[in-house]
Parts: sequence; C-alpha cells; structure tokens
Amino acid sequence: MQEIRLTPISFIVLGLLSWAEKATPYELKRMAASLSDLWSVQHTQLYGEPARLAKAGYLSEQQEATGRRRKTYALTKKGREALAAWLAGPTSAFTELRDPGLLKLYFGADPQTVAAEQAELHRRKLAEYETFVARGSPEEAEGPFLALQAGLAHEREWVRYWEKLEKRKTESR
Amino acid sequence: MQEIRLTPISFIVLGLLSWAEKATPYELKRMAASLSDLWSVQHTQLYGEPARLAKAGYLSEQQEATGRRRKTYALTKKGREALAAWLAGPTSAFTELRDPGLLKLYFGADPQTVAAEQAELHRRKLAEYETFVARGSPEEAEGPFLALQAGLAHEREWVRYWEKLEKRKTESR
DNA sequence: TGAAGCATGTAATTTGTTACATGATTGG
DNA sequence: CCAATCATGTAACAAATTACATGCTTCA
Repeated sequence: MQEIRLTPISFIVLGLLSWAEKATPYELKRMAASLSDLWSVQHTQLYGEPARLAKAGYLSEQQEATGRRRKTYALTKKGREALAAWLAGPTSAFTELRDPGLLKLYFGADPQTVAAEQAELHRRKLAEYETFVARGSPEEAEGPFLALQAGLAHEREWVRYWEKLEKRKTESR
Repeated sequence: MQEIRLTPISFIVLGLLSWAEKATPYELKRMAASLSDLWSVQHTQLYGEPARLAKAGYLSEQQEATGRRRKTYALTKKGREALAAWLAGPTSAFTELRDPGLLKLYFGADPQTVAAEQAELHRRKLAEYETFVARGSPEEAEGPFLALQAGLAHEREWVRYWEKLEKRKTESR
C-alpha cells in the first residue's frame, strides 16, 4: 500500500463515491457526466484511478466472481478522511483561462471571425444551462447548484465578450 | 518525418516562433511567461515540443557546435502554413471551467470558507491585471491586448461570484 | 572566492488519450 | 433474428509533471 499523490481526479472519484456508497467504473462514468461542464474526465480514467486509489487504501475493491467480473469500489475510512480533509483545507490553486479561441486571438487570428464562432458556441451553452436552471430539480444538492451558477455567470461573460468583439467595427482600438 | 498531431502547445510554440524568427527553448520559456495567465506551459515542454515539431518538419533545428550545444529553432514553410491554417480555421473546442475551488464546492465544501479564500485570490489577480492595463505598453500587439481584456472580465466575474457567496448568510437558497 | 541563484537541460515517472475489442440488449 | 447501439474494459501510445543535475554569473 504505497503512498500516492491525490490529484483532482482522485477527488472526483472520492467525491462521487461519497454520494453513491459504492459503484463500478461504469457507474462512475455515468455520474461523472453531470460534472462534465465543470471538469470532464475520460471514461478510461475511471478504470485506472479507482484501481490506483484502492491500491493505496482509499477505496475497497470487490470483484464479481462470475461473468463480467466487474469491480465495485467503495470509500474506506481513509478515503472518507482524505476527502473531508480536502474539502476542509485551503485551495490556493488557480484556474487559467485556457480557452482555445482566446489562444488563437492571442496569436493573431482575426477577431471578428473567431468572435462569431465563439459567440455562437457560448450562446448555445448558455441556453443549455438556462434550461437546467429552469427545469431545476429542487432536490439537487447545493454544491452542484452553486457550480451551475458559476457556469452561468461565466457563460454570460463569454457571450458578452465575444459579441462585443464581433460587432466591433474592425481595428479600432 | 512522421506526421504528428498538433496540440495547443504545438501552436503556442509555433506562435511564439512567429514572433521571434528563431529561439532556443530557454528563450521560448521566457516568451511563454507572458502567456502564463492564459495558458501556462512547463519549461520542460519547451524542450520536448520543439524537438517533436522539428522532427515532423514544422521547425528547423540548428545546434551550437560548442559549449552548451544549445538548439535554436525556427519556423519552416510547413510550420508557418500550419500556424496560418490554425489561425484561420474554425475552433469548436470549448473551455471547461476546471476551477479547483468550484470543484470543492461541488462536492460539498463549506461555501463561505471556500469563497473567502477564492475571493482573495481573485482580487489579487484582478489587481495585477489592472496594473498591466494601467501601465499599458502601447506597442503591444492586439491579440495579447484582447486576451487581457477577457482575463479582466472573467476575474471581475470571479470576484463578484465569490464575494456574493462569502457575504451570503448561511444556507438560504 | 565561494555561495546563491539563475540558466539550461535530461531522465524518470505519472497522467491522460486514443484505439481497439467484445459482450449484452433492444427496437424493428 | 439481426443491426445498431450501449455497456464495459484493456492496451498502446502520447503528453505532461517532477526530480534531478550541472554549468554559469554575480556580487558580497
């Protein structure tokens, strides 16, 4: 049981399991879909990461004896504690924008062109978020709700930004 | 000269070289610093990626005969074309928020606590951007300027978001 | 003149992605 | 009953991070 470094994906797995009691990688994948706008993970990582966490004692692992021999994971005490510590501890980590459209702009792509595309993409995403909110499953936990609010706010900002750029009359800075 | 897939880092290298004519990895690292709020890259990637690009014909590579035997890279015709095509082409790629603070919130961290920290971090970053703008090197290219505007807008949004959460009186959703 | 710190780079390790593969299910 | 699609997983590959290492300046 060697020590490993816990990464954001580790905490995603731990966090999802704290909601589910136990789950197979496939179930984790399904759960992770709800998180994909905030932090997407490839389905293959949901096979590797739980195995890694199990080996280090954060999860228990139990395998079907027959058929698919699926593995089911659950939090151990150590896993629950690690999650709690992370939730309670400070985060100094910082997001970069890392926006592909902005990167192009940075290196000299034509603003109007990029802006037109990006504005459209972000309007779509914004609309999607808004229907979420409108539908508003009221039993939903607070965390996802707050994250959605942040997503909304940023999408609004993106739409503002790109639309302004789009409408700008060429090169007048 | 095998074909490779061009990733965002590839374009960062190509883009930086389009500004510099030629550069060593170390010089690339220095140039990349200006980009770090938008898209940070580790210095070691600036050794590996140019080598990869050179092998695929996007860059020329020339090595010092003596001393450190530093390598100097420059765009080839193929490299210039690839960059131009990327700049002109569409981007459907999308940014995720991928914010560590938000991730914690999602999984149930205490909103006030996270918000207090994050608000502080973002206020600092915002202030930093504002001094950039105030100092305003006027010869700066348009791309970086526009990217900075986006950065500012999003930092303002983050500050609004976290401060609102911070001041919220507990659990009243 | 030697210690601190920047410049410069390679290697090992860890992560993440893509490609592939096969079993199960179900609507037509 | 068969084609499509979803479920489930592994393996190969590519990329990114960390650790390490050493040469060079500079200034006390």
